[in-house]
Amino acid sequence: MAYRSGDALAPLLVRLRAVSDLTEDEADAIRSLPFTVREVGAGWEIVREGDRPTQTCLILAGVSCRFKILGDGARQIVSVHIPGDLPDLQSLRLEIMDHNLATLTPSRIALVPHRAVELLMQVNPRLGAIISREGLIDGSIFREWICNIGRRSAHIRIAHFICEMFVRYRLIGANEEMRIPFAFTQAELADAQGMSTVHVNRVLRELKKEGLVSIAGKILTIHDWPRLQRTGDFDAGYLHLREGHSIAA
Amino acid sequence: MAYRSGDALAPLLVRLRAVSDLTEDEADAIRSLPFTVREVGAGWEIVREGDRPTQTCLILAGVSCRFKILGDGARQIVSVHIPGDLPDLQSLRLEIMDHNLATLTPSRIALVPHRAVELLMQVNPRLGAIISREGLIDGSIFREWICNIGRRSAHIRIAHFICEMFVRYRLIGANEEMRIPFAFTQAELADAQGMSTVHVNRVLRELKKEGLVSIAGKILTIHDWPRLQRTGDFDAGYLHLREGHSIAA
DNA sequence: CGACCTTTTGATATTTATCAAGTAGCGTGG
DNA sequence: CCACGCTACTTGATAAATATCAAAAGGTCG
Repeated sequence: MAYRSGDALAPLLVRLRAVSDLTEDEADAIRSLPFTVREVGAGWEIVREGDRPTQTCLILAGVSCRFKILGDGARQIVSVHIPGDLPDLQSLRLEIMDHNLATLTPSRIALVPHRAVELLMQVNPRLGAIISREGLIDGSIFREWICNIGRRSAHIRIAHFICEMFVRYRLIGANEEMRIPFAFTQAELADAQGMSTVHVNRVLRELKKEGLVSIAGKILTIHDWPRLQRTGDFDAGYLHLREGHSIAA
Repeated sequence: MAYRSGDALAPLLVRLRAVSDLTEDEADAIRSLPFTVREVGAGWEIVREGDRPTQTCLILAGVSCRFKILGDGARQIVSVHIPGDLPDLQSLRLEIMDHNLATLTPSRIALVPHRAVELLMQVNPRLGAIISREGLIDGSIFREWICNIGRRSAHIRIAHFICEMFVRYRLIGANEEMRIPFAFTQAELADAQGMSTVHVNRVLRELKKEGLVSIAGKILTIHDWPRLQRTGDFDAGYLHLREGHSIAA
């Protein structure tokens, strides 16, 4: 189940290079981190609310999400994660998980001991800054999600979400032209965007009818990127990409 | 306008001690930080979206909030800050502000140069961890807000917000029994909770009628804390208080 | 006192949720 | 290869929550 291999952490390096400036020495330092890799199915719970994890998780393949279950049983997905993401970096400093982390699709994930990350950050402060930067971008995405759910209509919201996923996939080179993986069920989109499944269905239908996107076989195609951005009130600033990685209009 | 004084940073120490374990040496290290203090009125914009701040802000007195202005002109408040909070810690690592930070009431704020904080965190890694922990708790609060706005009814949402403010004020000892400062206008509450002003008014009215709270002269009194918590589906776990600082039922 | 902001209230419109039922797709086992 | 069963998607009808509009009433501060 657990094994190591040469450049298994590559997705993290791709991600970090797209967002920060990474020297070859720093990349090597990351490559030398100890870790184990797991292949898991969809719906696999990586960590649960209340846990005290001793490892941090890196997505190598697949899609995961963080979510909470509320008093009435409703689920709110608070973030979605793709390869290269470190979705529970906060567990390094916040002992008790305040939410759950689970896969949405079959995934490959790497687990890195907290101690190793701590040590790396301490020995190499510049890398420490780069890694904590990831956590801060995470926070920036939360802020944008609050805006989406709080003040944007369902139509805008879904368009915005698609824009974000496109930019993030493109950042790690996991797109094919205007196509990105899009394996979410409509119920998952609903839980992420704070709406009902039925309404997600209708909004998606509208977006398709307007010629903005189409979805087939878990692949989403964007047909009119400028108009989709306008529709979704989308500005990639909050993703804090490096200059040169921004997406042309 | 700018001056220094003996223990002006005390609110930060109070806050950090409530959330982390702080030695006297570490407290001294914080006290020795360079800073300037400003007294400002309500509605003062500390930093704006697009800015590249070189200082980080500490709230010493008053209430501030972070917010974004969306494409249609709507405002979404993404967080609210009270004395002891470091509301733009992220600017240490994310050069460009992705949101605004402004006072909601007349306030006293301290500005600390980024370089000084960087140095402090580098020289004193344990303090570095404590400070970055603050940023992670910030993120945890965002997650809870997403849940509030995404999946909880307006009634629950407002009750939850009041619970959060109570626990946070009590943490820094700024409450008087079951009373806390509550200077928000209903329009501000609306922008924070993603609802309309009119609806805030009606929900507040309900909460008062149910005997849960009362508001008079910018002071909110909680009359039935256990029931308010239940009403607001509130569990303080996401605030990551130290053991012993949790609030008795 | 008067201007201005905030709160309150009522009436109405809109968005979005809920409920119910049917359809389509897809994997599995016979 | 087909039938079965499960899940996801779709659609329509209706209900509920919340927004919007309009206007009056209260406070506050120069």
